[in-house]
Amino acid sequence: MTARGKKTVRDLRRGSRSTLLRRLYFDGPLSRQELGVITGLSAGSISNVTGELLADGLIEECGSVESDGGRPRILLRVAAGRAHLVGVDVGETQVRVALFDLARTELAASDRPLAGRGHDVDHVVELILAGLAEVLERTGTDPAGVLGVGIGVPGIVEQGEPASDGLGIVVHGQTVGWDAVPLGRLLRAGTDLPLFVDNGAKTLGQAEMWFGAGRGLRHAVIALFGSGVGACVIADGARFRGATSSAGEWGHTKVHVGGRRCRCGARGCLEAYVGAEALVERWGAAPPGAGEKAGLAALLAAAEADEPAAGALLAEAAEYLGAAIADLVNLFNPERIVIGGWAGLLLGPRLLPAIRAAATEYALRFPREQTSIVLGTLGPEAVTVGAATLPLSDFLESGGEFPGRAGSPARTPSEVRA
Amino acid sequence: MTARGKKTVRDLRRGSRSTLLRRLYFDGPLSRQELGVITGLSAGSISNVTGELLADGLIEECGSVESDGGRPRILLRVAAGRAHLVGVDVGETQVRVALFDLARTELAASDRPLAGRGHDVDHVVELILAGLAEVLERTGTDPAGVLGVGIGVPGIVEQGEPASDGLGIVVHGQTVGWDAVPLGRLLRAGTDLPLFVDNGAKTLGQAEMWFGAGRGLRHAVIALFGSGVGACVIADGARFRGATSSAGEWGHTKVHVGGRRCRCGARGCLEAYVGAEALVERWGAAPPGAGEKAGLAALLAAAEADEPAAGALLAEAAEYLGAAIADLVNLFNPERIVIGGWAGLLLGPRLLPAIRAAATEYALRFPREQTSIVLGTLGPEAVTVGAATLPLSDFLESGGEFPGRAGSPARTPSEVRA
DNA sequence: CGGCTTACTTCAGGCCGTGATTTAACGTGT
DNA sequence: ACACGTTAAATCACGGCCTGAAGTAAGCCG
Repeated sequence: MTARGKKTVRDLRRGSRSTLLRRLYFDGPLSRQELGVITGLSAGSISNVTGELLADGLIEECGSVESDGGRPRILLRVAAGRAHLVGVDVGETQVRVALFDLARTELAASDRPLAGRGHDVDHVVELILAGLAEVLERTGTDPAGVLGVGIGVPGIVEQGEPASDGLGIVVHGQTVGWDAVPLGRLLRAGTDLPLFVDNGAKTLGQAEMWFGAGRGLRHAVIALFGSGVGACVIADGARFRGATSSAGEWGHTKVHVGGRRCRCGARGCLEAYVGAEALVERWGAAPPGAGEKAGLAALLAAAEADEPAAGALLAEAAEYLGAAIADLVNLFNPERIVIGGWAGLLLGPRLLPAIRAAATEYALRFPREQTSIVLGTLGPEAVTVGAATLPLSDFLESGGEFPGRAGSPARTPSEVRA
Repeated sequence: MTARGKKTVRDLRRGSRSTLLRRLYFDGPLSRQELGVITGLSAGSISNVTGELLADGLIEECGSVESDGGRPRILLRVAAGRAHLVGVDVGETQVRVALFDLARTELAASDRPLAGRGHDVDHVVELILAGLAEVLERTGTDPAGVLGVGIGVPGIVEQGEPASDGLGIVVHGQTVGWDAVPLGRLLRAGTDLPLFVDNGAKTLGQAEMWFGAGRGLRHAVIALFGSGVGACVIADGARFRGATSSAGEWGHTKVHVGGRRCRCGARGCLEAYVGAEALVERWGAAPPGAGEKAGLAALLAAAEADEPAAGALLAEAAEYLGAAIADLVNLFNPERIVIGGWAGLLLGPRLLPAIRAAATEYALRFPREQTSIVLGTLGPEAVTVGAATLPLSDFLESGGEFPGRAGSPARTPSEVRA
């Protein structure tokens, strides 16, 4: 209903560049010929645009395909080293900063423990900036070639005005005591790089979509199952954000109205039944003092050893998960549900059959038939990859435009004269 | 990831036409000047495009705004009579076919009871076609000026190939015994008009979004509460369909895993607790033989008369509805939740405060604060209006192009020569 | 070495939106 | 009455874009 009218004829070129670049990025080396067939652009345009992209150094030729009688096709691919990406994972115990090239090869990484100050905001900001400086320096990377810094954080992220250069980014992280933290503004004081912030679970989902179990799909839900429970919904190839980017809070879906008290304050939330924290607590037989992960591993081991209480608890968890997944199936009608998160990957092999059965039982037949339920293929360390995906997405969308830096408008008056 | 590259420079014009047309349609009469400011298009383009639209008869001048010293602005509006729309509601007891002009004024309508044959498919198809012929004939409407026939049906609608002229439309209507009914193909045998089919609840939601309580919003959920319970999710201004158009099946969300048996076969569905059918049945004190609507009205009257059982039942229903709405808030993060459907409108005035309170209690604080919960403003008779919205949406999207008729390609070779 | 096939490049042609300029249609002040 | 200032709309040169056709490059095969 709002839909700003497309601007000018130049946007067409931007669109073409974007299409070609995305195609080459995701579908590996392709010849100009193939690009033409796939994208529907005329051979002339392909030639034009790829010429531009080659001149910009964004793509490169890489060998050719042998022919049976005609001129061989020259293969093109994205030039991996032309630009770099930074992904940051603000985790439960540490901050991890990683530098990638365009082919998402990790060139350097820096892990910094949260020390005694926990998730104190200033401390976290310091660690991010220090890690960023470290990976750039260690690899001698020119900041001008860095497309941006993607950051996965716990909590709900409000994006603010898209044009405000990240200054409007505000984080509400109940579990770490962040209340309306202006993360964008705080980081902006320490770097000029473009900033992208999203919920860590959502960035993990993004990674799973681009490079994992959701590859190539247009409609999927990544169900993330850890201490808490979350989901990342992909609709028509893009993250479903809702009005204020908080869509996908699946963990607080009700499975028993008026039931178990959840840490969010409400009763009967899914998370209160199947979150790793809740499971370990309900089992009650975990080795004391051990962390959540050790506790859950112990629970699993007990179940594998045919201990009745553990087995029953996991069976119940599978039923709840299956029922809650059925809700996702009914509401979002995805092509696939991917179960990820550390707890999901740990318990998945044992629980998956029961989860599938419960989902079939609780979901409507038609949408259930359209959906497969699978385990994720990426571990929690993929949060950084997913975070790096955020600036990458922008880059591909814009047709390979290098972002302007903070404070400098896209085009200064002097540039016009030059 | 797929994203066919934009085609040609002509698509720009199509986009401009669409923007202007949509703006004029929704925001009433506007001057060229205002259009320029709103859409960002240059005055030159506005002049050009509106000139084209005027020549096509799609818009017309309608008076002018007085000035204080300059040339007065001429107001433009969509020409209501230039094209017509047909909306069809395949209801529980009858088939209603209505003819509208572009300003959605109802020019004629035809109600035909389902008679003894119930929802027998061939019978329904006959009624639709007969009604269609009747309203066209009675008003002397030229079929060439009819943009299409939008049909709201019970059940899940699979859209099939978008380019296949509706032939791929298949309906799965469990409650009326339709199993994979090729409705598009059946209707195509009786009319050449473009066909659009969607779930009736969804078309009602569409109407509420365009002309009712959701007007102007980009993210909303229309919760429809009748014999069953459904929802129509609007994301970024468009219906959220999911992979196979069945998204939004809210009625079978679990509120008590393993709880009450639902007519869908599963246990613990929302619909089994708050659907009108379930409420009347659970109450047990409705006048026997009366319909569902009378039963629910009696239940409400009893509650208003302070009968404890009725009051408690409704209070419980409000809590369940609130909790289930909290799920919608958490998962979709909408700007507004609109409660509609005949049962929703009937009980709404009494239950709304309790529903709001329960939603606040069960939803996460942040997304809940972004959402208002209101009653719908359109009755069930708006299904036809919503259905007529389907071809209208296409029309506006295309920039006011009259759809080609079935079988005739958009442009014949002879046209090229002419 | 000439002929054939296939991939890529070049270029004229038709459109498009912008932005400056021109024309149209008003009030106002003298 | 009439010139003047003001604002809205129309016109037009310009730079750009994609298409489709014609031309060129680069391999096979006989």
